[in-house]
Amino acid sequence: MREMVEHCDELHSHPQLVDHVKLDMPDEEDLYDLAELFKVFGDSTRIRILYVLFESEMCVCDIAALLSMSQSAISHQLRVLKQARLVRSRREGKTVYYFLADDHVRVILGQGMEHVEE
Amino acid sequence: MREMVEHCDELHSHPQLVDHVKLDMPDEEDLYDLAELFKVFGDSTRIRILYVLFESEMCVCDIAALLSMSQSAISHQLRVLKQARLVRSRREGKTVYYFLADDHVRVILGQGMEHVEE
DNA sequence: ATAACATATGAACAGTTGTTCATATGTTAG
DNA sequence: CTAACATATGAACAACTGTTCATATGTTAT
Repeated sequence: MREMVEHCDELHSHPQLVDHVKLDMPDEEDLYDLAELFKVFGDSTRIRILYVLFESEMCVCDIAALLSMSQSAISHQLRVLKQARLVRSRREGKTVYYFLADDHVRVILGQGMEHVEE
Repeated sequence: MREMVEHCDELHSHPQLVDHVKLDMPDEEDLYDLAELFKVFGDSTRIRILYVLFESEMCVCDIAALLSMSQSAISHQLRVLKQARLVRSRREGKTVYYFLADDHVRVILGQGMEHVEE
């Protein structure tokens, strides 16, 4: 049976470097989680929600109004953001207010914006 | 005809805040580009490629060998990374070496990892 | 020229994702 | 209790994505 993966017969890099790279790679699980995290940032609706929350905590229907989207769509996306621990929420009567969970969001979006604007 | 979007009859937030948020939102185009950028980070194969390139520039087939993936799959992903200006390449004979384009990658992945590891 | 190697790319397919619609849950006021 | 409002959620569907496979392009050596 043939190998599933084809690549060059010999590594071009020094074996020493290859070993070094392998050792320095984060755990497979962390890499997966990291990709999952960035998937969350990879949607402009969610990015817009995060930018809204930069200014102030806000309830679902106000976010929907601000972004001209349905309550359902926003609610679905807030759930994704919450599962990624990027936002948190508090209830006040009928209303649920969402707010940013921590400051990584600002740094990550800031760096991303820098890159995009270059 | 009904409105496509349903939300609360009145904004709960002060109109003043709503205006402020609207003014502070980046351009629609930048938000879109930003989401596109993070989509690129949102795949564990591409994340792994970037981590490999943290250590050293490397040719396609060595990356494929290191990650136990096909040459084709890696080449497709390198193209995505290149289009996002996250990596660049140089040719040396038959071999094409890829390397990180700038340091935003390190900061973004670093912050993401911090968030994930919390 | 041809052969061998490294990389790139187009088509196809399965798997994933974001929105809508309908409806359920939770809360408050009467 | 019921009505009204705010939010959450499951199903469905179209749109998008990552890999494989086959093949094309580019480079070097002979």
